Amino acid sequence: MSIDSNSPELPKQYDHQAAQERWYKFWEEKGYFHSKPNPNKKPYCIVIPPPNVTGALHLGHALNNTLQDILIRQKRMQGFETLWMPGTDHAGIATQAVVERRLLTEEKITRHDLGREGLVVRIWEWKKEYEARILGQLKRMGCSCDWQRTRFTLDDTCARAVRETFFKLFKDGKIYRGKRLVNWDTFLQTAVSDDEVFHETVDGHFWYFKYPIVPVDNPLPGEPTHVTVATTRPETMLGDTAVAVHPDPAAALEKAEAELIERLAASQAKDKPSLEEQIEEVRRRKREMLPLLLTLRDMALAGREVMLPLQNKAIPLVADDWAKPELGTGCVKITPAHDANDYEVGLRKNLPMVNILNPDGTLSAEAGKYQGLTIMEAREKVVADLQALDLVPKIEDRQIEIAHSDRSKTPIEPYLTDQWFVKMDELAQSAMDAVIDGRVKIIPERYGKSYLDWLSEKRDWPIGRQLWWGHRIPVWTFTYGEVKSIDTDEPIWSDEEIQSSIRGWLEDMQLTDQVVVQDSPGRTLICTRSPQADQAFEELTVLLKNFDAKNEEEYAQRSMSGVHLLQSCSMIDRESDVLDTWFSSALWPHSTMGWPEQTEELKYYYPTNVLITSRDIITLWVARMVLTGLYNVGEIPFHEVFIHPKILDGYGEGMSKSKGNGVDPLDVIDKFGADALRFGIAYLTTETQDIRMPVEFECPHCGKLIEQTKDNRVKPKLKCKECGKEFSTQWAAKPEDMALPRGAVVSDRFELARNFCNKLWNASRFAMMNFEGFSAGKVSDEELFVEDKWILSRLATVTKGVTDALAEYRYADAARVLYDFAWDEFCSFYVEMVKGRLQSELQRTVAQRVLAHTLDTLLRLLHPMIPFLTEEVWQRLGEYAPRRALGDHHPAAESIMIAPWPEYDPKRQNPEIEARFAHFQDVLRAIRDIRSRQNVPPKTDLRFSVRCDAATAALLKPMEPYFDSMAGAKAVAWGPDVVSPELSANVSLSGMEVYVDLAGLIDIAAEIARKKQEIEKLAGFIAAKEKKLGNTNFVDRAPADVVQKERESLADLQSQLAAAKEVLERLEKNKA
RNA sequence: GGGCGAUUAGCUCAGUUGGUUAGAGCGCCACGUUUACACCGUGGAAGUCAGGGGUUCGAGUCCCUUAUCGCCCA
Repeated sequence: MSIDSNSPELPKQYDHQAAQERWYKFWEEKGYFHSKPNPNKKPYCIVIPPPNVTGALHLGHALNNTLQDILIRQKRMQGFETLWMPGTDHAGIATQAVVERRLLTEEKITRHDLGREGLVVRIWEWKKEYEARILGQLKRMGCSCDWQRTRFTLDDTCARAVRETFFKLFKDGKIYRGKRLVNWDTFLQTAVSDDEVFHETVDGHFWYFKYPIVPVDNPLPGEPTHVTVATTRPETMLGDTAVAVHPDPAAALEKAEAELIERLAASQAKDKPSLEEQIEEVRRRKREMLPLLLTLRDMALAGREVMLPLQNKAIPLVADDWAKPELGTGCVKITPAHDANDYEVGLRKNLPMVNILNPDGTLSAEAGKYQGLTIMEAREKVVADLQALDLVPKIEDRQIEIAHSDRSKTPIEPYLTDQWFVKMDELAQSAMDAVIDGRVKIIPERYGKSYLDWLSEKRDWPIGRQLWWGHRIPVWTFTYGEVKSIDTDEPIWSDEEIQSSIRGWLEDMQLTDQVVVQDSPGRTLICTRSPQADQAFEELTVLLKNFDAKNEEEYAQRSMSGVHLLQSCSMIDRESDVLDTWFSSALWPHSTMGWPEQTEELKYYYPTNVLITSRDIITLWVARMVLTGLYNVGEIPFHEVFIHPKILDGYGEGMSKSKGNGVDPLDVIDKFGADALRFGIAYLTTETQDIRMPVEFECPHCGKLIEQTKDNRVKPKLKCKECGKEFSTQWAAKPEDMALPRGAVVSDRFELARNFCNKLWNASRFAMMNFEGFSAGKVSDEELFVEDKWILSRLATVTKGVTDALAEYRYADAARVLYDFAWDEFCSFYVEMVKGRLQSELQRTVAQRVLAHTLDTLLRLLHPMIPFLTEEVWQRLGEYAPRRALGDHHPAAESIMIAPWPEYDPKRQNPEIEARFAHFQDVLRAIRDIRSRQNVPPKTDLRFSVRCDAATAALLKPMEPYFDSMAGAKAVAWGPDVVSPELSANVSLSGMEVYVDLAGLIDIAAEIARKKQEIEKLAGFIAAKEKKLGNTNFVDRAPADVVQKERESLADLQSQLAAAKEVLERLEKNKA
C-alpha cells in the first residue's frame, strides 16, 4: 500500500481516523497477525482473557487488551514467532439472563415458551451479534490478534476439550454429585455462585413466634409452656425441624461480657458509650434470661420437643452453640434446608431437611396448606395465621441484609439441591505448588498471597448450573428401582447384575470408553465420552418408551444385556445441568490449542508466556487454569501472570454499565484516536495504583464536556450548560429521549496522550519537510555534531530504558521515558538545534541522516503503544528516506510492525557529551528566565557572559550559535575572569554565574526586589547546611562522600550568595 | 472480623537501595503567532508528602499507631 503522494502538504493535525482504517486493513491483508509454529524461531504466546459475549467491551477491557497488544507487538518486532490467541466466552448465566430479560421485555415470552433448543438458538443469535461487536472493538483498538484462530468457549474445539476433561475427572473419581445448600435464583431457576450475589440492606421486620412445648408427664420445675424464637423470614418456619438453645448459656454470656470489657478498654472515647450499653445488655440477660435458658437447655438434653404450629408437627429441642444467648430470645429456629447456618446445625444434629420450596420460588407440598403460594404470599399468611393463634408476641422493625442475584436482581433463596462437584484436594495442591516453587510467577508478587490463600481452603468446586446455555454435563442416569420377574413378579436382579448388564450393552454397542458408577440404590450414572455415545443412549431412551416386556419378538432382536436393561430400567435421563462457564474457561490455554489432540500448536506454544488479567479473577480463573493445565497437559499454562490495575471513576468506584459511569473505548477512539487511548492507558498503568478516571459527558451539539456526577449519571437525558440543548444518555428509553442525539461518555485523561501524538506527528512532519534530497549513507563519528552525539547517546539510554521496563511490565515507566525523550529532548532540543544545519547545503546531509535515524528508532520504540501513527509516519518516511539506518544502510522494513526492535548500543552512550549538554541547557534556561522576568521582548537580542572554570568555558563556547538561535542571546565572554556587567541580572548555577547585560533594558527596582528575595533564600539554605555540617554526629557518622557532597554544596551556595550580593550592590548603586 | 492496597500541588499521578532546595501533565498567571506543532512555545506561582509516635547523623521513603477511601475473603 502506498500513500497518496500527490498530497505533499501534510496536515497540521494527525488524522487518526484515516490512519486507523488504512493501516489495520493493510496489516490484516499482509497476514502479519497470523502465526504458525516455526522451528527456526522462539515462540511467544499470549491467550486473551476471553471477553464474555454478554455485552460490549468497556475501558477495563481496553486496558487489558492494550497491555497485551503492546507486549505482542514488541515481541513480534524482537523476532519471536508471536501468537496472540483471541476468542470470547459464552458466560453461561450472564448471557442467558440478558437474553431472557430481553425476550420478556420485547416479546413478552419466557424460556419455557421457547423450550431448551429454542432458547439456545436465540442465545446463539445474541452471541453472533455481540461477538462481532467485541471483535470489531478489539480491531479498532489496533489489537494484533491472530483472527484466523478465533475461538469461543462453546465451539466444537472447546467442547471437545471440556468433554474430555469431564470424562477424565469422572473416571478418576474427582467428580461427584451431592446435596448442597446453594444460592437459588428463583427467577432464572438456577444456583448462582457466591460471587454472583450482591447484598442490599432493606427495611424489614423481626417477627417473634411462640412455639408450644409438648407436655410430658414429669415436667421440670419452672418449665415454660412456650419457647420464643425470632426470624426475618416467617414462611421458613414451615420447614423448621428443630429449635436450638445454647448448651452452656452461662459460659457463653460470661465470654461475651469479657470480650466487650476488653474491647471497651482498648476503644476510643467516641465508641465507649455504645460498648457500655452492650455490656449492660449482657448483664441484664444474665439476670433476667439465664434461668429460662438453663431450663430450656436441660429440657433439650432431656429430649423434649416443641410443637411446630401450622404444621402440627413435633420437632426436637436441641442444644447447639449456634443459638447465641446474647442475641434475640436466645433460642433459634432451625430450618436446615433454607439457611446456611441452620444447615450446619442440621448436619451436626442429624436433623431432617425439609425443602418447602419449588424451583420457581413457590411453596412445595412440604408446606402443607401453603402449597402453591409465592414466598411473599406465604409470609403474610403464616404471620396472619400465627397471630390468629396468638403466637406472635412481638414484631420489630429492622434493617436486613438481603442477598440478591446479580443476574436477575431478585432475592436469593438458600435452597437444598443436588449439585455436581469437583474434588479439589489434590488439584488445588498442584496449583499451589506451581506458584510456591516459582514455575508460575505472579506479578506484582503480593497477589500470589490471595491465590494461595484461596486455594489452600481446597473447597470443592461446584460445577453444575441449572441453565440451558452451556456445555451439557455428559452423564446419563439409569433409574431401575426394583427389578422384578415378569412371570412371578419377584425381584430377580441385584444392582450388581444390572450394572453388569449395562456394561454388557455398552460392549454390544461398541461403546467401550464409558464410566459406569453406582450413584445410589436403584440409580446408576454413566459418563459418556463422545457425542456418538449420547446418540446411542438417546435411541435407547426411545426404545425403552416403546418396549413391551411381554412381547417375545422384542427379545429376538437384541442381545441378552440389552433385554435385561430394557426390562429393568424405569427411566433413562440425560443430565439437564450444564457446566459452570469457568469450567470451560479453565481449559482456555490448552483447549484453544486443540487439546486433547497433540497438535503442533500445543507442542510449540504451550506453556504460553504470560497471562494478563485483572485481580478479581485470580481465584475464579487463574487458579483453575493452572490446575486444569497441570491435570490435562501435565504442564503449567503460562510462566507469568501479570495483574494490572482497575479503572475507577472520579469517585473511586469501579466502572460499569449498570452505574452509568462506563466509558466505551470506541467513544474515546472517536474523540482522541486509538493511539491516544493506548498511550494514555500505558502511561497510567503503574504498579500499585488503580487508575482513577473522572468521566464527563460530551455534548453532541457543541462538544462541551459536562462533569459526570452520581446524580446526573443515571438520568436518561441531560441539558448542556453551554448551548442549552438536550442530549440522551445510555438510559434513554422513552421515544422522545431516544430521538435526541447521544452524548458520549469520555474522559479528558486522554488529552495528554492525544497531544503527545500530535506533537510527534508534527515533529515527523517537520523532518519530512526537510528531507529534500535525502541521501542514505554511513556517518562517521567525526562528522557528528555535538547535538548528534547527544541525541544518539540519549537514544541509546532510552532504548535500554524502554526495553527493560516492558520486560518487567512497567508500562507507565516505558511510556514516560518515551514521552519525556520525544517531547523534551527530541523536539525541544534536537529538532530545534538542527534547524540551522538543515538550511545549509553543506551541513544538511549528516543532520538529515541523524534526524532520520533518530526518528526511525523512536517510531519503532513507540510502535507497540501507538501503532497507527507510527505506521503512518513510517510509510511516509519510506518515501523520503527508504534507507535510513546510520550504519549498514539496509532498506527499512515494509511495515513498522515487522521492523526489528531497536537494539541498545552502549557505545553510543556518551556521559561527557551529556554532562556538557546539561550545562548548556542550564545556561539557556537561565538566559530565558532573565528575559522573562525582565520582560524583554522575544525579538530583542540579549548579551550574556558566563563566569565558570576554563574547562566548562571550552565546552560551552562552541555552542554559542545555539544560544543565539534558541534564546536570541549573544555570548560576550566565558571564563573564570568574567565579572558582572555594570547593569545586569544574574542567575547562579552550580559552579557558574550567568550574567545578562541589561543596559537600557532593565527594570532595576524589580530586579533589586528579586535579588533581595533570592539572597534571603540562599542565606536560609546556607544556615541549614552550616547547622548540618556543624553537627558532629552527622560529620562523624554519615558516609564520607555524603559529607563531602554537603561541603561542596555549601561552598557553592556561598559563592552564589556572593555573586547575588555583588549584583545587588551594583544595582543599588545604579539606582542611586 | 481477617487480608491487601492507597492517602504527595486545585485535579490526575511519578518519586530507585533512606542522603543536596520533593517532580510531571492538566488547570491557573504573565508573555508570545519565531518557517513542525496554539492539540504549540517561554517563564512563573502553587506542597506541614493524611494525623500522631518511633528508628536514624538524616525519613515522602523504614517501623508502630490512628483516620479516611478502595478491593478481596468470611
